[in-house]
Amino acid sequence: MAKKINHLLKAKENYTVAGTLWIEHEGERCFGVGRMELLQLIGNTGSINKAAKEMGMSYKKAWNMISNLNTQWNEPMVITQSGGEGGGGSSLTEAALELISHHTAMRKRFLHFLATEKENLIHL
Amino acid sequence: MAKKINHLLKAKENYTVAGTLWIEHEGERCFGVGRMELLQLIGNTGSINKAAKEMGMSYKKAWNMISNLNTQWNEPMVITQSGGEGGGGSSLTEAALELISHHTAMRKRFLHFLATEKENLIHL
DNA sequence: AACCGTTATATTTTAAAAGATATAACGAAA
DNA sequence: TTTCGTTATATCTTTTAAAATATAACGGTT
Repeated sequence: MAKKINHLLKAKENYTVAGTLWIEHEGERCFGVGRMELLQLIGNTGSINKAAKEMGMSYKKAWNMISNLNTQWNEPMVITQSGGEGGGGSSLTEAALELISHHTAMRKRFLHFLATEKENLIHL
Repeated sequence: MAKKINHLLKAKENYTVAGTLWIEHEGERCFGVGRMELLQLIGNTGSINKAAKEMGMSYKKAWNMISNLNTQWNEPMVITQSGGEGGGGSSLTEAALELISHHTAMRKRFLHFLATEKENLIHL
């Protein structure tokens, strides 16, 4: 068992172990919680524009993110249509749903890892 | 077993799962790889100044980091002396060594987690 | 007392990221 | 052909973060 470092903590309720997790392709991030949330909102709203607004993000930034997504993976993640009924819109591909599913599972395992590490730190 | 998403990858050698890990106190970071490395260099060099230079970091930023460290934990991590032989210097406390040790172990477990997640992604 | 390299701190400058704004193209529907 | 809200893109402005610069205090040594 690792050594206790309990005495270093001021009030153990106030400490936590946190982190972020992402997938890289050739050294640059190609999927994390940000893209994850954006994809989900595009799926829900059917629009990059609405999704970006709901995230409090500029359309430009959102567009850049999904533009990257579509090139960093072997299959496009978002299908866009400019013009048409309602002005157009966007939808997720099957690949996007698979990626979301994978990342959700991975994130769940990560949160579990963080929780056990918090226990290690605090030693209840 | 989770579903394979292999077909989403361009060339699986180029993908990896990455992340960062840190300890928070009252919602703000109080220890991660940055502080870790800085502490180790202070231990090696005996000087905040030299440690900062070796990291390519400004002295000011380094000083802020260790200043935070000393308040966010129950015990100070760095003892500083301004003036004296050699102009002064800094050294690590026992608490700092314990924190480094704990974080090293935690990071090792995290790297293992990342490696298995990479396997999950790539499905060799 | 003068010197040294460090800690400690404030101020200014620079660089990067983010945000705001503007505009054209799109294509179904009315 | 006009309308609609969206995609797509460029440019300008603002904000934020980082870096650079400057200066004083410190306290053993010489």
